[in-house]
Amino acid sequence: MLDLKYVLANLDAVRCRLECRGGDVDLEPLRRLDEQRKATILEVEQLKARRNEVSRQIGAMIKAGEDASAVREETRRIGEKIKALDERQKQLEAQLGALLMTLPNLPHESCPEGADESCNREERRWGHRPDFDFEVRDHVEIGEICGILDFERAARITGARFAVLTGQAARLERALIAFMLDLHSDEHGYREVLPPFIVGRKALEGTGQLPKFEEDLFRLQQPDQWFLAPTAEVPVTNLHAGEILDESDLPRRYVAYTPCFRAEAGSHGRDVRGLIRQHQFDKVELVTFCRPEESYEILEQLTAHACQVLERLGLHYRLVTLCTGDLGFSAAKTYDLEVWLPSQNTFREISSCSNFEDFQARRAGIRYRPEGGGKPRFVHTLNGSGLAVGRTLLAILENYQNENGTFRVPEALEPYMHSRLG
RNA sequence: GGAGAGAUGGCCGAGUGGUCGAAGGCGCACGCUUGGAAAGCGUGUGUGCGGGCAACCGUACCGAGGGUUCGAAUCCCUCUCUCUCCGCCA
Repeated sequence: MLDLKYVLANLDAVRCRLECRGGDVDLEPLRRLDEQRKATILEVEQLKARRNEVSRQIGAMIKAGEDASAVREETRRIGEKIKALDERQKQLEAQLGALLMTLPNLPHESCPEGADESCNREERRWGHRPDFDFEVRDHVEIGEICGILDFERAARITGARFAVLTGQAARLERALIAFMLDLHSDEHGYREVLPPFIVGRKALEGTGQLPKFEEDLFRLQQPDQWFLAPTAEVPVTNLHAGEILDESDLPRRYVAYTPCFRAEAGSHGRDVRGLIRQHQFDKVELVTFCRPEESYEILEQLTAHACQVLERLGLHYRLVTLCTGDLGFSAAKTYDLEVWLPSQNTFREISSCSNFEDFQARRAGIRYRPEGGGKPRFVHTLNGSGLAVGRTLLAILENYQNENGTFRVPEALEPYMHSRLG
């Protein structure tokens, strides 16, 4: 959520920054609502001051044994007016809040401007494309030849966009999770956390998935307002919702493995084959809470930590900065890591690392107290995939494939793959 | 699922209708003291909103939402969460 005061003080600049995400933005209703709200507050608070004063007098009169019935009647009437104005103020504030919740974050100035992904800026590439002197297979074929990926049975169990991993694939998935968690916690200094996989509406509002994007989520029927978490970003960022942290505790870095559940509304027909776009996938997520001054430096670090996973696994990738039109709702700046997929002869997203500045912190109420006292300030929050596990698995199958349809396991994973049965 | 207890400021913890934004303690900040530190002493120390150039003033907030009352942290109702005991369960 944007800072209402800032928006109102910089109406044109804010509108301009929001419009560079695409589409027209009209902030006039916001301004009008705020004006009405302020007028109502002024009126109701004057009445309340009057009532408080008279109430105090009544107390004194009763103590002194005087008759207070006349003043009492006056105050009762003031009370009725106050009730009506309170109601109006509440309504105005609810409308204002609802409007504010639908505004996306302001893109950082370092983001390239543009309407869609074609304007994203490639920053650098790492490694090189593997050379194959045979016709490459995609991971679906490899999975079938090895008997380790089963989409048909998954469809029978549940439906489309699910997979059953068996044998080496299941083991590789587990190895990747363990490898990533170990790397980030032991070498990069993140604290490992295993959060709930089901989250409440409040948490989703805190990180920005709600109220605008409910159709992308799976909602439970039983306790209504419970949702399957679409990413660990939601439970982990909300870990400190409503808290005031000590500045000396910042930055706080967490790494979490969770399955992620996405309805993928509106993606019909896209990436229908294989593991690329599933309703359920595993992800290891990095989340950082930090001081505003350091958040862009932290974004570089966090992104580097995600890159490190691909480098240890020897997977060719590139790093791009998302343009303003491709930026997610809550993000001020985002780097995507795209891994090379030989079967598609292109790079595909495998991680997304973002700085949300104070957008999520304001919604979720995450603050810190500056060292040496002073008013609490909103922290900046960041997160990034480190990495999407399913996509990493498919990238390994494809990039490490052999001519006969089998594949090799990257050296970094060997300690995690020991098996008597093979 | 059944029975009971509870939720107060950064933290702990008093407060059962008016003078309570709320005692006391811890923590923190500043000052005194000291060669330096600790201890000690003194002072200060919540958040949001509205008004004002500002000092400041007003208002709201004692888990959340309603109600009673001239007036609610305090009384009533609903909800959420926590704890204890019983049952059940991995």
